[in-house]
Amino acid sequence: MATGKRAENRAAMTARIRELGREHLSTHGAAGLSLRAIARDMGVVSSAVYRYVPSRDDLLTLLLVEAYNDLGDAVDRAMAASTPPRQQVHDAALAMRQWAVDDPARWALLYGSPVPGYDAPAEQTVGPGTRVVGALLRRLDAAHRAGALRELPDPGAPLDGDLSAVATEFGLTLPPGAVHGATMLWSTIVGAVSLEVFGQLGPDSFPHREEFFDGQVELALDALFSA
Amino acid sequence: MATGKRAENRAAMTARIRELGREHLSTHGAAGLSLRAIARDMGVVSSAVYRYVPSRDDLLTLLLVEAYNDLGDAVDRAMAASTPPRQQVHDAALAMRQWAVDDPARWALLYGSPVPGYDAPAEQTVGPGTRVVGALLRRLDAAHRAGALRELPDPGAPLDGDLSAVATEFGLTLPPGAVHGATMLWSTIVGAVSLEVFGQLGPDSFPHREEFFDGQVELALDALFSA
DNA sequence: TGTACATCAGTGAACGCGCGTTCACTGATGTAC
DNA sequence: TGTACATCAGTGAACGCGCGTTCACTGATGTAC
Repeated sequence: MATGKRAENRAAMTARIRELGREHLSTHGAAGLSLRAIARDMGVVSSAVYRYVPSRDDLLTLLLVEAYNDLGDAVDRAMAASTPPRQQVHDAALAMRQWAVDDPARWALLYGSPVPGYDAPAEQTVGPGTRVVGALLRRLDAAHRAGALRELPDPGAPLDGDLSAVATEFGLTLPPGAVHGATMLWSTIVGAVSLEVFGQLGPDSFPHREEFFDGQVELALDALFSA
Repeated sequence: MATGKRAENRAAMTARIRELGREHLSTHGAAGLSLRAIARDMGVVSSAVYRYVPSRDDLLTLLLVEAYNDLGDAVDRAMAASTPPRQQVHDAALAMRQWAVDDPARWALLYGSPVPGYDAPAEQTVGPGTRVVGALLRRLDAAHRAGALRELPDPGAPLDGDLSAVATEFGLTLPPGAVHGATMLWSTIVGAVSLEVFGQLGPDSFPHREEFFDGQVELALDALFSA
């Protein structure tokens, strides 16, 4: 690990590029992320940033992974702060919403429309991208082992196989019916957050947005938990 | 209503612009919608399209309204073809998914990330934009009057007021608890569709996607309907 | 039916802006002896 | 401690492309008398 002036400078420049990248993402969206604009903001000529970042798409990938991990960290913190699984899942959902409300453009990057012309490289993206859903599934698995979940019927072929495969992939003992319920909860959370932060609620309806979101999550949780 | 060669030509050109606009939307996304590209495809010089469309953003608004109405028509058709309210809502959800799968970019335009730098004009947009959610709410209202809905508890202040206001806005007799449930269903549908068409399911999980979606909708409906 | 004038469609050039990326170069920082 | 060489950061110019929008103009279509 070098520590000369060059190494120091390099670390600072790289950090600054990420920081400005995050800002531009929030302001102009993923399609508007531009290396030239970042260079301009750094007071440096446009070609200079190529010393630190191989291309625009690589920077986007970097920021995508960073965003997934930020959200994952927020959810982990929320879960660590409460105890019964149902409460943990609930708090995780609220943490997701808060994270999205604080930075709608980054939420859009993760769960909104795909960026045209950009393919996220699976190797770097899948791991961080499944952190949150994995954390939720593991809490539901704990609840199931504790007997706190309703006995949702397995939906039958051909879906049972797909649902079991997901359980296996995440190392869970949840039966297909419970995985099924978990995906419904996941859709509800993502849908409710997206409807809010993408502006579908309009400016006037539902002034009490956190309570509104909370209520929807509770209804979905009621469908899954018996206790 | 003029019917000379000019009027004919004008109608044909306008239609072609909308058609190419729809195509470009599907191919390059809303941010990539470009009057120059459309002119190129029409074999006409770029300034010529300004005879038919005042600006790029106006065309986008046109296409946005058209998309809302297309989706609304698809949902209406689905509902007209079946009878009990629960079945109608179910079929409406499947029709939404099918419409989105057939044209992900237009779904993205309606329910995905907002287009940076573009503000949809409320006067033209709100009406068509609430058609689908309105149709769903009216079916649930019918189910409620027929006694087919569970008695979901009203969530209490301050949410009851917000929920009643929505019921009033759409001319419904649904109590707050039922509107609450309806919004949860709406979030589930929009979330499940978006997760699928925005690629969050990955290329391999859940090969039986229609059944997967159907199952989630059924679970949400089970939470609302008693019969 | 024919002529004079008004309307409209499409042209081509231009303005002013944006972008990603490459490349030869200067000058500073670091390293090996 | 000093010198010779290698590495790296940032420059400035360039290539080739995209975009929205305006404007003066030509030539065709339509209308009023």
